[in-house]
Amino acid sequence: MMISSRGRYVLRVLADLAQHSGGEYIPMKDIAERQEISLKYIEKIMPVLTKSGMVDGLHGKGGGYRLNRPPEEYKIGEILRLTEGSLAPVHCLETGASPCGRADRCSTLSMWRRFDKLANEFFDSVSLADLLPPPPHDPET
Amino acid sequence: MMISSRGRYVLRVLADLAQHSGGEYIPMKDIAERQEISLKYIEKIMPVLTKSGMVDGLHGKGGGYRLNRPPEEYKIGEILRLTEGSLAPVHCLETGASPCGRADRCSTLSMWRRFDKLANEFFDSVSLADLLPPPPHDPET
DNA sequence: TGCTTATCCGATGAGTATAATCGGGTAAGG
DNA sequence: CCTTACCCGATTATACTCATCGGATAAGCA
Repeated sequence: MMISSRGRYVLRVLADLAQHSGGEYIPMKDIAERQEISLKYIEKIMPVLTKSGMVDGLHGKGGGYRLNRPPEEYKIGEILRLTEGSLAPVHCLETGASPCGRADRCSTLSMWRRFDKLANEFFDSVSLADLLPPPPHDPET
Repeated sequence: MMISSRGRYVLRVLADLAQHSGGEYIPMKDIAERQEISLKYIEKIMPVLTKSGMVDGLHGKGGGYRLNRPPEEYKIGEILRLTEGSLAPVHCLETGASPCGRADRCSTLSMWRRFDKLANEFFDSVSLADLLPPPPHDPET
């Protein structure tokens, strides 16, 4: 399994936020219940999202979390790179990784590079909006 | 990092086998030295490859390992699915995984399915032969 | 029959990361 | 000042990866 629970949970939380938010703040308690995720666990992960500016968190009564962009502008790749650290298939392709001394004679490196590009492009082509259920059909038809 | 050392090592070992073998058996000691991989560690992984019929192992003097197909017929996807167990991005897409009770209302499942397909198709489109260095150029030109 | 080579097998251990819990601290509203 | 809800740190259980060690087994060769 390539993607950790942290990354999977965050995607579902953000999708839930996108779906149920009309600008107001949504408490994590509600989302944790809907998504059947441990409140304490997800509470611990949320600060990563606020610090990166993806969501706003508000304390106290009437508080909770809120997206601060329209769902179309959240690329899944951006979210996963943040929570997973990297989407690279191998260590030597992670950003800031110590360069491998065998890179010049590694038989597999160029394949990993191509896959890395493919994976990043795929996840950057999907947005939060794409994860939402289709809007109810126009009753006219 | 998505791919474990086990998978990465096996690919390099098989590529080395493909490159240096002309039908005879190659001892792991040679390959471990060339690839700078711990002999003891790779020794432990090789039985997976013999049991699956990918390579032949022969004991004793003059022994070692040998591919039993031409390199073109080894798809990287086949090798990685064997050593990694699965290429699935999430647990619920692994073969034989216990079905997730939330599948019908999971907002991310269809995206994971599409990525799973993409990754498997990519690695099935690359063969061991593609990892070998280009053959020496025809001296005529 | 032994000697050498090389695959094979099991037990073990160090190290790391994930997933999760607990208890409390801090900000905001009514 | 009470409730709500985000925030923070410490701790733990678990699992897996990577690797080492010692030896068993098989095969060729003198």
